Amino acid sequence: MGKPSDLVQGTLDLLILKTLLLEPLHGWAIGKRIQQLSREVLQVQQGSLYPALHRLEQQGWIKAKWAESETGRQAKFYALTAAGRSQLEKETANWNRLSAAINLVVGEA
Amino acid sequence: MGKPSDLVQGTLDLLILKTLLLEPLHGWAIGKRIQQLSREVLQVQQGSLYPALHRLEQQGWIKAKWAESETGRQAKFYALTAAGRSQLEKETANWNRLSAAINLVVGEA
DNA sequence: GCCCATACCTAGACTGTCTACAAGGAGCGA
DNA sequence: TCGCTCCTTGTAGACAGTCTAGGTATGGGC
Repeated sequence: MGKPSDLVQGTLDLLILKTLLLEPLHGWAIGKRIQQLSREVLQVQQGSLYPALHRLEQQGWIKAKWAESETGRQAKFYALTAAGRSQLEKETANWNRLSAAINLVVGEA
Repeated sequence: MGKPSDLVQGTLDLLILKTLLLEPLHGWAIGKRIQQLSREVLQVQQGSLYPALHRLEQQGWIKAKWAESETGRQAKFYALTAAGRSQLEKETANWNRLSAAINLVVGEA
C-alpha cells in the first residue's frame, strides 16, 4: 500500500468523481484540481490516477473523449455519466457515514 | 482490499490505539469497543484485528500481557506504550488533516 | 451431549496506491 | 539546433492493509 501519506485509501474514486461533477476534465487536470481544492494537502500520483480513471471508465461511471486542452494539445477528457452521478452520491454518503463514525471513536476525551 | 464497507483503509491502527488510550483491553474487547463507540457503523473483522495488533506490538506501540478477562478466562491484554501514545497523536493529527482535505474537495457546491 | 459466546490465531486472496519507468510533443532560451 | 521544462498519457511491479474463510480451545446453559 505504499505509504498512506498522500491519500486516504479508497477515497480516490470519490475525489475524481466529485471533480468531474462540474465539468469534464482531462486526467492531468484532475490531479491538479484535487491538489488545489485540498490546498496542496492531497497529492495524486500518476501511478494512482490513471489506473483509477481506467477503472472508473470500465465501471461506466465516466466516459472519455479526446479533445483539445487549454494549452492546445490533445488530451483525454473524462465526463461523468448518469451512473457516475449516482455512484458519486453513494460514495459521498458512505464517506460521510464512515468518517463520522471514525470521529466518534477518535474525537472523545 | 476486499470491500471497504466496514472500515476506511489505513485507519484501523488509529482506532485501536485510541481505544487503548483509556485502559488496556484484550483483542476481542477492542473490536467490540470500536463497534460500540461508532454506533455499530464500524465492524472490525478478526482477520483484520489480530494481524493489526501483532503489527502494532512489533512496532512497540502496544504491549501484551496475559490476564483474566471479565468473564474469568485468560485473555491477552494490550496496553499503550509511551511510543504508542506519541504515535496516536501523530495518527490523529494526520487523520484530521487528511479528512479535512477530503471534505474540502467533497463538500462544496 | 450439544450449542453458543468468548477468545485467540493464520493462510491466502484481493485490490488500491506507490515508486519508477517509458514515451512524446510543445515552447523557450542559449 | 540543443537541451530544458512543462504538459500528457500510460504500464509494470512492489507493497501492505483488509477480507473471507477456515481452525483451535474453554466455559456456561439447556
